[in-house]
Amino acid sequence: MNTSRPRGSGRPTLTRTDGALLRVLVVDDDPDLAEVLSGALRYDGWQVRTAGDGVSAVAAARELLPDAIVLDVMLPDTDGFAVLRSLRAVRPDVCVLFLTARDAVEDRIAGITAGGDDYVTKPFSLEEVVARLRGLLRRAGMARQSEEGPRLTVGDLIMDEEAHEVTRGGELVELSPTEFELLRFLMRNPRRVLSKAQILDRVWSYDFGGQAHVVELYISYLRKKVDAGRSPMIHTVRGAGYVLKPVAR
Amino acid sequence: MNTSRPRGSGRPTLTRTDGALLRVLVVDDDPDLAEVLSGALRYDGWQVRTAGDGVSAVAAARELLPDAIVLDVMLPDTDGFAVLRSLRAVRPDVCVLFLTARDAVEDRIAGITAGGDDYVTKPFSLEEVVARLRGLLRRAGMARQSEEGPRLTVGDLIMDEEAHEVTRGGELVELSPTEFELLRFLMRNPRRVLSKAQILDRVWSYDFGGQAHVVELYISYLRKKVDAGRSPMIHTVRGAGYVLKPVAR
DNA sequence: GCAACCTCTGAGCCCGCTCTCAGTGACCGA
DNA sequence: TCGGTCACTGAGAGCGGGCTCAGAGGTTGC
Repeated sequence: MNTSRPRGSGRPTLTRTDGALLRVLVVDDDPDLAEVLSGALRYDGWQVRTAGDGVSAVAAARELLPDAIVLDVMLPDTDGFAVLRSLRAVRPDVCVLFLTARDAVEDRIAGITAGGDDYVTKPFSLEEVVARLRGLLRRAGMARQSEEGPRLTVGDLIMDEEAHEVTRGGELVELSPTEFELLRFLMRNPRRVLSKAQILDRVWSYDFGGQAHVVELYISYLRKKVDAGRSPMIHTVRGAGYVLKPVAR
Repeated sequence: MNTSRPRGSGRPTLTRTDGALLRVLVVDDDPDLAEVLSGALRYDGWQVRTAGDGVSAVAAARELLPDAIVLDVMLPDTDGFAVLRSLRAVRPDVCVLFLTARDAVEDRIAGITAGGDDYVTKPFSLEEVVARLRGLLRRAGMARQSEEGPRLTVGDLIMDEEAHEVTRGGELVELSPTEFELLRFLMRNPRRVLSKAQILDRVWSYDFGGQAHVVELYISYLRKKVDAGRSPMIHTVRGAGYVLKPVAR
């Protein structure tokens, strides 16, 4: 009970329709990456388990009966597709999110995703993985979310995650991909100071070697588009980070 | 004074959901620093244990099964991340607070805050370490706090630690980082006289060489912002220190 | 193959924050 | 009443965090 409770604060709860935690199996042969991924997912409210190769993945799946799988296409023993076939035998309706190199066999991926599954290309940002996974579950009708639909709302700022559309006070705000991800992360954590390191870890790819300076830059972009000529919602907390807040009444 | 007594007067209680004391493992190869840290944490209501290197850290963790770990990234035998992997094997959901040098290779910090873990850079203030650790536990839903949420309240003075927001009588009070930390320390110890030395030890970094005079200065800043034109809550006890009290009715 | 866009780096500027110094006021014991 | 200590506050120097601009390099789409 104590340790399994996902988190205290005001995040939307992520549970199965039967009330239990959603279970995900992370399959990747890079232990560092698997660790970071599972950390992010655990923090996002999932019950996580990891496997480093195809054989142990199938074994783990039999035991865990996961609702979703994050699956690296390149595995040391078999390829991800063979693993998937075995997994589907265990649990036909499982959602799968593939991890793949940028220019790897697009055609096979395309065939797979036609079935409702999804993929992200390496290097990815954790925010992207988590969002995609949530999207999969939502579309499969497996998750019961406290707020229905793919809508994020903070004050008069509204983000439609599926349509990739953001409006403030009804007016459309056009964002670049990175700006969008950054805003999504902020909107998922309203009224909470997020450090530049946190933002960097979640919004930028895990292999990004750059400095925290980029975060300042993109915050400045966002301000121009989101706060332009309006009461600001994005606030700087000197020495700590940034907060997104609805305008005080 | 007595470091073994978890806490004195009106502090919010800090216990596990099963009612036991929260357990923390402090891992640092500097015995002085480890001692100071464990003293501060014990005083804050934790059951503390220390280790000086990676091997004994893992051994201690197996025995103690800590709820949280304060972990120096630079260890004599291995680096903190390898230790973390072993520790996670013992207890996957443990909260970790990393200690790191200011500009020591930001790259190896990459990814750690993504899982909900956090870090502070040396030199840090004890108040910061304790606050971050509490934040970690709170977010992980592990701590049962007497008052729910990240709110600190003394009279009509309210501090939202997550949003870094302070209000008095509903009015927003804007504070600099140091002012914020000082006020947090006062608010954690209401109705209790705190000496300048105590304040210096808790709120300023452990390597701060300055005089107790800064405390007076910052108390004066706080008064201007918190007590401005209102009945004072910050009182001087001549020869002893300062107290924060709700205004007497 | 070109244009438009996006992402990130580097440099420079500004301003808030921190702390030192110094001067004044408050309190206390003799 | 007086001297001494303790506390408060104003002024200002120095520093560093944060913002913005300009531009290079890469990618996408036509």
